[in-house]
Amino acid sequence: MEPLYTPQGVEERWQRAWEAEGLFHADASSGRPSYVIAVPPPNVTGVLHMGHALNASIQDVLVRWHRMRGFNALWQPGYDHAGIATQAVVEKKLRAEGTSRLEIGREAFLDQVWAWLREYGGVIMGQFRSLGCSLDYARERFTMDDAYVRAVMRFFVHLYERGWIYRDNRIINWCTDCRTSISDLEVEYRDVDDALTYARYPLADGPGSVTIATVRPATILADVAVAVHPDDERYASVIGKEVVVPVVGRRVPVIADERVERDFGTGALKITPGHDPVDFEIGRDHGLAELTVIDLDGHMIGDIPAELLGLTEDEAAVAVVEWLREHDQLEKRESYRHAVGHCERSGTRIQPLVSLQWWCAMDELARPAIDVLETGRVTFHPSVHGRVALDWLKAIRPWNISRQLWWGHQLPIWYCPDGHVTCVETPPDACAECGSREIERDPDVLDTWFSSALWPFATLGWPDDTPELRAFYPGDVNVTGRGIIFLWENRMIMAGVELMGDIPFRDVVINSNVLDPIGRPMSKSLGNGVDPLDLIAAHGADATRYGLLKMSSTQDIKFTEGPIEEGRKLANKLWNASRLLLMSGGGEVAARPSSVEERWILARIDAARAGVETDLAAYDFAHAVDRLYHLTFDDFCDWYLESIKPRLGDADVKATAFAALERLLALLHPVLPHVTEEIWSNLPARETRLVVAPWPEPAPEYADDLAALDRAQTAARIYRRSGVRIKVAGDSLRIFEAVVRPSADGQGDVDAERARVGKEIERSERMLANEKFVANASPDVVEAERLKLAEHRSELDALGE
RNA sequence: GGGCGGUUAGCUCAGUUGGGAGAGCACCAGCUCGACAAGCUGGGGGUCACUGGUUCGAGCCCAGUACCGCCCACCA
Repeated sequence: MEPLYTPQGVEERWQRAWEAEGLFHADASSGRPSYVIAVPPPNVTGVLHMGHALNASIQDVLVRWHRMRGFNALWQPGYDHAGIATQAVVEKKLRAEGTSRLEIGREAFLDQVWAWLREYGGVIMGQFRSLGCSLDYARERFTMDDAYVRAVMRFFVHLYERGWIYRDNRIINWCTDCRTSISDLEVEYRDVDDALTYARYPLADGPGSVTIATVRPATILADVAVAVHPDDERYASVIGKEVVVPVVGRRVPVIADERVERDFGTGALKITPGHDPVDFEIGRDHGLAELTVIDLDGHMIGDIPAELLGLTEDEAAVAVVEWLREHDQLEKRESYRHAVGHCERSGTRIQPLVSLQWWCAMDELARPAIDVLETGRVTFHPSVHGRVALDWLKAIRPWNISRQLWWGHQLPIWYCPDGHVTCVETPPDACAECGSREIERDPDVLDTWFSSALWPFATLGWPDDTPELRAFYPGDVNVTGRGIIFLWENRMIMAGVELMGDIPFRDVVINSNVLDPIGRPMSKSLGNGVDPLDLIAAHGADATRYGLLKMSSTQDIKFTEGPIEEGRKLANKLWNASRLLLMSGGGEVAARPSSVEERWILARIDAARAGVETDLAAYDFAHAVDRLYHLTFDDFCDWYLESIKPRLGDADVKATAFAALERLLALLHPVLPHVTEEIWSNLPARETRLVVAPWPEPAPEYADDLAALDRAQTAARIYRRSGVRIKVAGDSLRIFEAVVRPSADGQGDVDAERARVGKEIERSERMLANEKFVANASPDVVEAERLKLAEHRSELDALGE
């Protein structure tokens, strides 16, 4: 054993051994109680980033801990096909090759995607291995596996048959860059500086006009009404009359609707159901037409002046404003900053369009999920996220589930020439209604999150009744970032309760976002990302795990390398403490404490065990690892090992030391799996692996009188600070001399020490002399103060009068 | 517009029901003794964002202010 612990090599060796020996494998027929976590499936095209590393470290600690506690622990691995992201990657490659998906066609394109994935996809599982993750790698699943596709089809048909999935022309979020609709959750709002254009719409009959304000003048061409608030006296006289839409000259009604804000702009709102979500709602309620003047590419179309056809929206806006100016209908333009929806993936400004899409009504699915959260059957940690999840469920809206993409789960919907719809799991021969064989499948695919909702049970074989499903559902915990609570957590709960009749997990742990050292999100474009693989190469996987857990919090975390270096130091310290014991030869491993410091360390380890259990049960990883750090450094190394050094030749003392080390290694293993396994393998008479060794049982028998060590510690503190030796005897003296190794000479500064203790006594006396304190403070607080005073007085006594 | 979180040492952060301000890193000094390319020990360093309030006592509770951040949202 070298003095410096070098994780490189050691870690890979154990990663290979654990997996080769099948120690991560959960057997569906074991009969033991299960503990199940399904990994948030990373994008099949993705590579490990700090968020994954933190997320995985948390899950691995939980899984390893439960495995040691005797649970049949399954950490389910796998990948998500990530529809838009993956399709975009392959399309980019095609462009570079001078072709496009439209040119090569759907079938060839999908072949290309699969080929691309075979070559470049699916690298994260290897990176998880490098972090020491104990996933059951043999059970890897992919959302595009045949079996998983079958599950998705079953889910769709199930919802269709319940009448919750329907097709409708509604306003959607169209991304002109991704060329697909996206769900409301994939729209992010950004502040944009726009111009607010005030345009006069003349009354159709007689003099007068109504002025509206708009940020999108081009959509004037699709106006079908002007709306005002029913109680707005300024406009009372024009309600029911008609105005003339500029440029196109269409006569449209002035309607009254309470959704119009009197205080904004002029208080009159142009209504464009074809290109605005609010207007769409108002239009539906008033039975208005839904005109479209902007196509899927963002170009002007429809029943508009010929010179505008084919222009971009911005070009058309310029032309419309110019027309208004020429006709003296432009009242003013002013700058205006407001929030505008953008595609989360491409950053493109969302184009609201009316489009024929597939939708899923969510009310019936949400109802039981709301109950699950309200009754606490599923609990979020920290709990604030549960309240937010609940609020979202209570205000849930229909979900646009169809995407105009090729990569994904194609809808199990077939149309016949008569317009009948057939919805079945496997491709039919004929229309279910009229028997026509000229059926065509809907070209759209499903939102990626539609399949993700099934992850906790589709990975276990659902819809088949498999041994895995019976052994491992429901699962226990799900760990993820707060960004996908609505996209994923809520939908897994809804799908689990609907299809399985039970919740997919009891606890949802929301881990921090990892930011750069000055608090910005890590991103490729900023170039401020830290690569976890670099950290692993530099400090080891154990240190990286430790550091991430130490940083973890209920807040976002600003990444610093310090905690990872702390982890490296801990691994090195443990390594060297073990060297001290191992260098003096083998022997027995048996707890036979015969002295106070031996009972003390066993009691301290047991207290730490209890503390770590409490911390981990509360998903408080930072405190758990902090506790382990101080147990190792302060208690085990600085006090215990130092105190037994003079007696290391004693076989019982060493056997006890090995027993204590063994327990310490077990406690540390979930956090530092490699170094602990390595040391464990060097302990005398090893037959098993630490990864599957039992978690230490409570050891209350050692928590006896430990006062001798307390006295030795007090004596050491005083001696180290002032050079003064206070009177101690027996065990306390022996421990004091072993740990402190005082020099024989020197009397130290007794006066200074006495003055210091004197101040403490004065403070206690003053507090206890305060009648209000004694009268109002709780009795135990007063009693504690009296004890402190007594201790200080005896300390003063030990210093000699 | 609504909601949530944060502000504590030079840095990154802990501070459980109110009862002497803590850790790691960084800095300074001493030690080196049977493991520790280091380790151990000691030390300096804080107006706990600000203002009021409650209390014998407030980093913690209450009211408000400022700044930072996040989520949600149909004022065009």
